[in-house]
Amino acid sequence: MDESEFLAGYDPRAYPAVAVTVDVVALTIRGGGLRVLLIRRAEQPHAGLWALPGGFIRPGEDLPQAAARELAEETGLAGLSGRLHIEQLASYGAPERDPRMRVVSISYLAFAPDLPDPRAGSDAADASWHPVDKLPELAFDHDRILAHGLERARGKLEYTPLATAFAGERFTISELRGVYETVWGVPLHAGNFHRKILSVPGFVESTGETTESGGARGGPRAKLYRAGDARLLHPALLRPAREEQIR
Amino acid sequence: MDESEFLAGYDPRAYPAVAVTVDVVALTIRGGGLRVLLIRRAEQPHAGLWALPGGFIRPGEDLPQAAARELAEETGLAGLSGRLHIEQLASYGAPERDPRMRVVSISYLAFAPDLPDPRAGSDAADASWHPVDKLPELAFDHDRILAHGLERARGKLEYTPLATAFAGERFTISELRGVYETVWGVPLHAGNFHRKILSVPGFVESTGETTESGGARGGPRAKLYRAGDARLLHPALLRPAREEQIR
DNA sequence: CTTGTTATTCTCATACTGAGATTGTCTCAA
DNA sequence: TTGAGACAATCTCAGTATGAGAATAACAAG
Repeated sequence: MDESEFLAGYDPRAYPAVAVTVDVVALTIRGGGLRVLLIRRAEQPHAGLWALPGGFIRPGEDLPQAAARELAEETGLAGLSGRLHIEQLASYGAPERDPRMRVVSISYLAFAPDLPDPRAGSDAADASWHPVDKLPELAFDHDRILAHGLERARGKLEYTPLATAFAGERFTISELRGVYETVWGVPLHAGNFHRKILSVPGFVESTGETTESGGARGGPRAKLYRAGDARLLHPALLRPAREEQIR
Repeated sequence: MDESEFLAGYDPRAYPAVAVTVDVVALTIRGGGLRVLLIRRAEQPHAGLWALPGGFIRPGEDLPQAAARELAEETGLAGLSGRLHIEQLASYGAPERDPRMRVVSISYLAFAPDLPDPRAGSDAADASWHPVDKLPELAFDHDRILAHGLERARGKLEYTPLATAFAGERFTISELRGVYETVWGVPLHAGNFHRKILSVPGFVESTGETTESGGARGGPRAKLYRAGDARLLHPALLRPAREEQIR
């Protein structure tokens, strides 16, 4: 039997049915804090609970494409494609994670600068940005997925220029520091941060411009930068080490 | 309609059939080089080609469990559970990656110290360890999965004590350096490496013993160490930076 | 015994980091 | 209008980490 004969007689139904979904952990910085996009489920199961935006993949659709589609569909946030960073996070397939049937979920992690309020899409009763430190109960195992996404985001700030994806087109060093402080949840030394950012090749490049005025509460005008061409930070910008993480 | 009513009337067949597989990138060090476990496919499609060990997940089986089972089944390497490190790598779901049907594959990465030769299991015509720098043509998109696994392994040596998973129960600093040199493919400065390993808290701990004799070509007896209790290396042990990776 | 190999430890120059201080510009409120 | 406080940007200094090379000593093999 060669390959074409084999395929002609192949019966996909011989294998147990498994559904595949994508779920998206979309993060942004709003109101001075890190927030995640959640939708309130309109349908069973877990109707009424908050959940990560996501849904079943469609035939002929690649996984990242499905993640981007679900994000747009369920939140009304169209045209995200421009400044949206999206990457695969992990997959979850515990047998009982969805009461309907065996569901394997591929999670994606997305970052974006401050975005407009979402509006609930087809399967959602509501959609909004929730502070990650004050979360409601989540459907399925989405609390675990979200925790994983947060840890990934915190780690990626260390060795990639990801922080610039949370900032606008042009930004000041202080704004960039604000991104780090918000995502990591720790204050950073302004002087040392400044020195570090400018010394990492390709992290930021100067625009030659400055802000129109000083800060809201005083201070001189700040120079404006844009994201540089580095894909990895070298040397990395490490979080203050926490002993308990190491062991 | 409450949740139980909903579930009673739910029809899993309403969704398009998708199959979920796990594929395992199992790495070890053998014959002075880094090797990956491959099986030769006995069945269509791609019969006769080499592929990563893997297969369909079973009902009621969690993903890591499926990965461990496939690894054991297809290679005859039982009892790996002891000193085997296994972690999720990534998922692949491009629509045409498998000619049979829509298949989403969850890949796992496994590391082990030198293991006996595998023997081919049920679905395999052959199984063996292949040097990663001299690979045959691989089935499906397994070349991409393998490349991803290698890059992950190389990166994890930097900030985790993973290298000890490639070494035996007790090992010398030089053996550990050999692991790094083999996986990274670069020579390291013996003195600096030695200093670094001993200065990272929790990486290795002394056994108080030494090797029975000196090295095969001379040199004093080396002290023996075992893996320490650190889960992260701090500070990390970075690869010599390659400029082209950064941009 | 001699030569070559290797484990282990040092030295020294350079680079990077954390903490704190300095300088000068800007906003705000008295 | 002016003084106080905020903040951008730069600098200092000590402590720590790294890369390169060298020194010392133990051991294998001829």
